[in-house]
Order: sequence, then C-alpha cells, then structure tokens
Amino acid sequence: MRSSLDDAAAARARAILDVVASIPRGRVSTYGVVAERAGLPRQARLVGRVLGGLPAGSRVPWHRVVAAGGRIAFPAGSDARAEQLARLEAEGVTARRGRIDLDRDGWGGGSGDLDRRLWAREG
DNA sequence: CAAATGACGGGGT
DNA sequence: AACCCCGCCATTT
Repeated sequence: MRSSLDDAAAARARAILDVVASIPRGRVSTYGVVAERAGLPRQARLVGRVLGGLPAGSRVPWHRVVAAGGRIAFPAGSDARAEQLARLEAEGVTARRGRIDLDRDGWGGGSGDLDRRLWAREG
C-alpha cells in the first residue's frame, strides 16, 4: 500500500524531475542547483538518488546534471561516465579533464549564468 | 533504534 | 588542482 510518506517522496521526485527536464539542451546544471530549484535546498543527494532510479529508456535528460563545480559524478572508466560524456558531447557540451565549464555551459546557478549575461543564449 | 550508505557540497591542506 | 574530511539528509541495514 502507499503511505503518505511514499506520496511525499513521489512528489519530491516529480519536482526534481521537472527541473531536470527543464534544463535546456546544450546546458548543464548541478545536483545542488537542481535541488534548490526544486524547492529542496541542501538535498543534492536526493537528486542523485532520484536520477539513479530512472528507468533505462527514460526521456529525462539526466546527463545534464553534474556535481558541484561541473565535475562528472561517475567514477573514471565507468559506463555511466562514458554515456554521460557522449550525450553531452552530442549536444555540444565538452568536458575538460572530466569537468564542464559551468561559466560557459552552466544553467540555473542562481546568480551564475555568466554566459546568459554575455551572449543572451536562451535559458 | 544506532550505524552505514551514497549520481552531494564546501572548506581546509 | 588534487585530496581528505566532515556536514547534510533520506533510506536501508
């Protein structure tokens, strides 16, 4: 049966997935930023947990979410790591030494988005 | 109910 | 910049 706690958890998951789905193609955000924008400050770990629970064929752009500082969260050599880098590369986001330049490709970072200020790229 | 876990974050070295 | 350590929080042991 479904307890009220499960419902609450499902609601948080939806809020998180909504934010992730709103990250524009070619841009990336971080676990912490997603959590904040989902109304769940300080729950970056929950974002990771929710994304980890996504079914294989999900349409949610989980690859646009990286760790703080633009770091790729998956361990070097892992399949998930390669998959994420490939997907990002496919939309024009390149990683240098396992990191994404958030000043350039980042999205949502509160006062961040240097790129949006400079080039008014959509977002 | 205490301890461990983890697609995390931030600060110190 | 790489690392380590500790804080955070929902879940699971």
